[in-house]
Amino acid sequence: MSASASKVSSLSDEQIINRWGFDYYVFKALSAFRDADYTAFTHFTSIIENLVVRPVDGHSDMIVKLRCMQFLSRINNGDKLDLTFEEPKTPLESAVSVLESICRDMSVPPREQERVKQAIIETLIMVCLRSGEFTRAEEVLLRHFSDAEDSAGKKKLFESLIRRRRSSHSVLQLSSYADFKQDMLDFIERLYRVPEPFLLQMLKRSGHPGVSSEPVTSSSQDRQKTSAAAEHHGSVCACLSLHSLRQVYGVLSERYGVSVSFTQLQQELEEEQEQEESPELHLALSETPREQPEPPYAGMTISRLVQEDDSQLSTAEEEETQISSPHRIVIPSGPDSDDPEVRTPVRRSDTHNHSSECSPAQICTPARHTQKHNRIILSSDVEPEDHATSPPSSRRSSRHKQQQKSDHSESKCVMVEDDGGSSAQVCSPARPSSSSSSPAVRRSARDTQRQSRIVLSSDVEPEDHATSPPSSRRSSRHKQQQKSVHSESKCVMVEDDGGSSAQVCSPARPSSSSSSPAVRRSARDTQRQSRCVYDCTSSSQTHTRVCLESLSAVSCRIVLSSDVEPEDHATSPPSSRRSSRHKQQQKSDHSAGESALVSSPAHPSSPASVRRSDRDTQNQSSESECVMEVEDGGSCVQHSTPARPSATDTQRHNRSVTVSSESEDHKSSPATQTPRRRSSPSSGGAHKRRRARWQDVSGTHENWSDEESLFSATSGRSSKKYSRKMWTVQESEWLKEGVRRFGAGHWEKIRSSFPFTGRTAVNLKDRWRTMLKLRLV
DNA sequence: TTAGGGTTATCT
DNA sequence: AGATAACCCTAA
Repeated sequence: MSASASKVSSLSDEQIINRWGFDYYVFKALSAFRDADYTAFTHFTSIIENLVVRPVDGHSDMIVKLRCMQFLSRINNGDKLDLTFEEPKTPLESAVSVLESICRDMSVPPREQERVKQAIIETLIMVCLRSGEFTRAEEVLLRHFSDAEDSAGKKKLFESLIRRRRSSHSVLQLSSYADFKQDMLDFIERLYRVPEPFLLQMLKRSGHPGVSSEPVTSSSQDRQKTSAAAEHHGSVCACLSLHSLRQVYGVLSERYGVSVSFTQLQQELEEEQEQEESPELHLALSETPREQPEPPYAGMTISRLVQEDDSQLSTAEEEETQISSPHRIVIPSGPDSDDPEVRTPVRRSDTHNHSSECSPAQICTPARHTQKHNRIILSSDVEPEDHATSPPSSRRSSRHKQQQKSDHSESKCVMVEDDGGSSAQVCSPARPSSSSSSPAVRRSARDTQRQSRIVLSSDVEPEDHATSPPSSRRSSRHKQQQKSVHSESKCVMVEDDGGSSAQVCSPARPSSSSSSPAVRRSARDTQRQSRCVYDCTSSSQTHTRVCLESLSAVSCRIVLSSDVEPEDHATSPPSSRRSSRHKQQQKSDHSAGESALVSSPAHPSSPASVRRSDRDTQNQSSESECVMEVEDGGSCVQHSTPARPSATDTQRHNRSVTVSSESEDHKSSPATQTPRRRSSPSSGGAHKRRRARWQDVSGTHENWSDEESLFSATSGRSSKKYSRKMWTVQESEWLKEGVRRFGAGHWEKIRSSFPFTGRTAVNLKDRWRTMLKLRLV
């Protein structure tokens, strides 16, 4: 327990809250997908992508969720052959890879696995046929198509279509890509039912109107009760062991100036209980800190306190804890609850045997930290009446679930659950270290992430795209790019092929004035590092059902960022870096444009274009600091671009950006982070990957490289001997986290503990070696 | 599986 | 051409 406790204690507020956010957005992403609102889905996955770069309290089910998101993102973009999530693969082939990972992790029945895989392959073949990619269709057919008898007929049909170069056939028309998507979603949902996120529960509890989520665990009546009590603050319950509670009490009492000892309080409570049934006891009885200004820490902080307390338990206490049944502490802080109340538990019944290892504590924490009074309720497993807005049964079941979870997960911890029964777990990830992303990293992230970010998203779904040949699309994009290159305007114009366009004035600008060194350095933009992600979307298009042909929805995202360069940076590195920077500066000096005009074609469906043709990207990239991503229907990846304009912009390509045509270029500004970011080049084929990655050399901060983003597709494929797949910031973060948890050398273990795709243990080892070399760790 | 040296692909 | 991140090969 102590181990777990310490893990828990090491969680930062950011990790916990990010976890809540993560759960929430995963939930929302799935809902959006279910509603066929793929634009929203990509937005959510984009948020998730960004979120996981930050320190997050991760535990086992986080990986499952990430896998699901990866899978669905690939499915969502599966009809865009030019997109790639993993180098040589089409999105659907990547989906198969992810499917395999999912099946490994979750023990999916072989039949189901086979069925899903077959569905994906068939769809892929149909997508290839529809777009006239017969060679690729044949390739897929030969390589992946099931030899099972029942699919023999289809195989023949496909072979025939390929042979005859037929891209239209009743079979192809009958199958709808949208249906396929929903089928895949069904598969995911059958496999893993995402529980109602903690944040949503909190909101529900707070009585917020209009909140309804599927898994409604509590009755409306209950909810009303709850809301009345919580008054918009919501409350969370978590399992706490008695000793933990004691510790929390100690902290709180100290803070509030309560002189009554815990033991004393307990006695009072017991007496009180004897006298009346109501298990609630007001701390006020003993002494209440009513008027004391409340520290801004309610909910989360409290939970953290608990965690910390846990961590501090002595062995004896731990034993005690184990023996004693868990108690529940409810700290709803509602305005109404002026005084902290403590309820003594009625003896806890069984609660959890499971929990023995974790000695779970239930804490109800107020949603808001600003609340003034906290009420502490100690209860046995039996839930106190008030608490409970939710019927006992439901609660129990939820708890049960939690227990199950805890059993499965490695978390040792503190569980937070709301009355409604759904629960959020705040656990220290099994992995001890998960919690702590390396300080350095965090720090760096922080530094680098000061940038403000604005996201506008618009999705335009041009119908023609699908039909129009890639080449044409490409050319149009090309033109646009050229435009952008030439224009020095400060606005970024995003336009989709369909003609709709959005202009973005570089926002950043607030900081433009600020003279961060980086900024200064940055080439064209002297502006500072604010980072804006701009998405132009045709607003009206939410909830659009995307059909195969209309999948072309595009979301353009422009990221304007100015990089603040960490100082270490400057100091640190390698001369080479310095020199490169120097060059960049020079370039920047030369560059006149503060902004770039980028027109990105929405071109959704045309993948090829997406792949950023080298030239396009090159030109553009050089121009602005802004990164614009255009994604088809898809997932958006965000790239933070360092302010610095890319030095050699032309040469740099963001591979990841694949999706975004011109925008990518922008991103290219690499820079500072990795000492030299190179994207791969272009030289040869348009398809080579390019990527711009910015990593802080000093290790201070890293940004995502687009291509590797979890959910977004990236660049085109390179046909070379091996494609050089640059490491994304996220992957590097996982690696760091893995090393923290398991230690260097346990590459295979680390690899299997994070959703790496296309990385071998050796790759991890090599990357670690590189990171060490670069002092990124 | 991992460690470590060699090779390749890119970028400057 | 030099530098270097990513990748490959192989011994242990």
